[in-house]
Amino acid sequence: MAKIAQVIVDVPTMQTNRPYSYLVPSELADAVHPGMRVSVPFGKGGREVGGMVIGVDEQAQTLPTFSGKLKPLTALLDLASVLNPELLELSDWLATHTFAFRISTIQTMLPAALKTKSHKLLVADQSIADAHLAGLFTNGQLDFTAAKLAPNEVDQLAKLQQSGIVHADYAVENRAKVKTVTWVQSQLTTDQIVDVRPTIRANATKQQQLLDVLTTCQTPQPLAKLTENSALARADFSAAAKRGWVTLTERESYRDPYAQKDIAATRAMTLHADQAAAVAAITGAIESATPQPFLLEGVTGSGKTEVYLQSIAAALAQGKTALMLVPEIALTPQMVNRVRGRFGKQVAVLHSGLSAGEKYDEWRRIERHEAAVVVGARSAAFAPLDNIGLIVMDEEHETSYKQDDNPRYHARDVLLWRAKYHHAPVVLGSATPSLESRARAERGVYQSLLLPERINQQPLPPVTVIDMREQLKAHTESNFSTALLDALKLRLERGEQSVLMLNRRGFSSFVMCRDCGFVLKCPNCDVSLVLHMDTHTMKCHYCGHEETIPKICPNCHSRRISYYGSGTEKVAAELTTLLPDVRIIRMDADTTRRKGAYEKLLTDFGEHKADILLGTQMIAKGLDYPDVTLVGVLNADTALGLPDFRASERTFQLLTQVSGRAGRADKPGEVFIQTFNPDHYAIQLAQKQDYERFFRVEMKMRHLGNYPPYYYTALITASAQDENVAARRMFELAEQLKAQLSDTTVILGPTPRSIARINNRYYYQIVLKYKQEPHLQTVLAKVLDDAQKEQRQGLQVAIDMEPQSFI
DNA sequence: TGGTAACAGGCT
DNA sequence: GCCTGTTACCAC
Repeated sequence: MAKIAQVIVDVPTMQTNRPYSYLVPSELADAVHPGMRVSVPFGKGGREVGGMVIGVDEQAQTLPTFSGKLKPLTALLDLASVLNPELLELSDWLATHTFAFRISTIQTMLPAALKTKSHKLLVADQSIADAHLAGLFTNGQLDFTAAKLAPNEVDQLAKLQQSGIVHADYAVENRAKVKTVTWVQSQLTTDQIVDVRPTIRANATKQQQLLDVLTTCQTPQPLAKLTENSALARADFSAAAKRGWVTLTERESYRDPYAQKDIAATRAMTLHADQAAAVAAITGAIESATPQPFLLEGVTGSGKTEVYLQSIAAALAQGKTALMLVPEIALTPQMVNRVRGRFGKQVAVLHSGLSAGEKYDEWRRIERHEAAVVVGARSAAFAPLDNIGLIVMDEEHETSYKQDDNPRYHARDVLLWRAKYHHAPVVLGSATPSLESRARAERGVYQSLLLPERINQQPLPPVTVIDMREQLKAHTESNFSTALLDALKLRLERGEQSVLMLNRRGFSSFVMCRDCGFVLKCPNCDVSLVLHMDTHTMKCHYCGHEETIPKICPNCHSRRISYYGSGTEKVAAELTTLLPDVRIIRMDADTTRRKGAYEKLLTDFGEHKADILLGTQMIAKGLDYPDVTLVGVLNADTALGLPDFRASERTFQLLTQVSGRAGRADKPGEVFIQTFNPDHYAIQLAQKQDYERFFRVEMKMRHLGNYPPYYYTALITASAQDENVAARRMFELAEQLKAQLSDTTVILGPTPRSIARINNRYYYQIVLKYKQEPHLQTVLAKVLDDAQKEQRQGLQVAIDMEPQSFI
């Protein structure tokens, strides 16, 4: 009675997006379980692909869709399930709701190290006459997938295969590498060592030293530790092992990214009344296992983190685990240390700064129940925690919680799903909640928890709005108003620090000819190339195209071609001319690309190695330095001009957030906001830090425009190399949707996307706004299914539910 | 008619 | 995504 495994194969296409049945070989019958990775033969060529077992049936049953002979699966890649039943179920739910392939959702749940890769290997059966081709093979094998072959080489190899000189072999690579460490166990007791000593020569110093070490270390020790603390080398221990003095064993170890640092333990702080009330409400829900979502609204400095920490402690006290999500950018050492300081080794941290190996190790610690608290960015929403008692999402309004490529999921939705599954409360925290969440709190779907006061009763820093139009009238092209410049000088005199934020969106350096107005553009995309002074090149931020900076205008051959705009580089340059001795740390996508660079820059700033921290949005969150008394926003309104209904919300959130960075300790702070729209409500209300008012005003705007939270949205994008193909298909689709969807649903478009061409593909989009559309799931699934057939003609269709950006 | 290139169908 | 069998087209 053979078992049958239901397998999702690692072939991300519409047609293969369903389980396939495989025979389980009898020797694996007891070993195969749902949630394990396997290697299976797929297709006629006998190629091997990776797959995930999602179910095991006891008995062969007649399958309604397939009547052929089942193939046996080739290999089992795991000894224990890497996805538990909860996560398997979640992957299914996520796939249907985000219109993603099941295998893609499964892959995003696993650490990268567990992603299988299938390789095609060419094996030489006879000697190859051509010397060049023969040279490609090592030991009669060539990894066709990994090798970078020229088209003519591929062609010639195919001919060799046809004539039977080589044949193809397939293998599925399992990249999960467990790090091991050698441990030393003394085989001699202290008494025996005394006996052994006279038997070795007196001048065998290394052996004598080794015996000294063994005398003091009778318990097993890591080899690395012993070689570090003595003059002995690995070879001395291997020699000792040969003599039978010690045994060497390999033990599994974790790559602990925080191992070296000692983190000071922190104790629970005394809560003020509002905090205590919030903790009590959350703790109540944990104890009664109620999946109640809470919206914790508190201004910067009102002590939200302490509420999280004490609620997590309550979950742990119940013998449960806790999951805490923070935006990637807020995962600073400061934040991580705070959680680690409270919960110590029980904490696992997941973020993009870790190497694949480190991530895998943290993941395994969670999976093996060695970590009960998980802190991480978006993808940590899938942490393999069992028995979750509490889920926290800090800065719930952050757009980075939505993944902008497939699967296009929002971590908040994932958390709410998991909370239901585990009967655990969810705490969504923010100083400036998203309108969607706040509206849900209004309707009682989320329970509202308020922290209206700052700890220490500290007043919020005064915010000055500077009208940059005045500056423009004075005919200066400077990025700095006189007021802001004076404030900066004052900090320099006092030895205090400043933070300057540049709203990067749509605001980078480009090259333009002053004679003919020519702007250097990307040959593949409809965007201007961006100047990068660090590499001295012009780069395209969409396709990666790179070229040298022109000295002569390619259009009119004038030499008057120069730089425009205001990237952080240019601002830094201007700052150095205005304030010659100033020390600046620049923080943007370019300076933080390298692993650990982000942490290093922040540490340097914290250690007062610079006077000014100049950066993009990434500096708005989570920084807390006592000597920062000035925060300046150079261009508050660049985002306001964007054709996106969330522009005001984003601007308000950003300004409110960055203002909170000034004067958090005993020194009072000051905030300057430079803008060309000083009368805009988002800026005026951010100045007053009045979220409540902003919420009311913005809700009115959304109501007028039929936008979220009054309507749901979906974005359908089609792209093709031929602009006409994309456009024509989208016009057809719009007609189709009009016929199938209800009258209350608004169909906007199709329109070309604001960047109509990226990487030589043309993009068209349709936006759906709907209130109630019971068949939407089916209709959109069919849209994708139909599009599959046209993919060969180069058409790609994508669906994004509740997109965070419409441009 | 043979040889190749482009295409459509199917994968358990 | 990749493999294969089929078809279309051209040179002979």
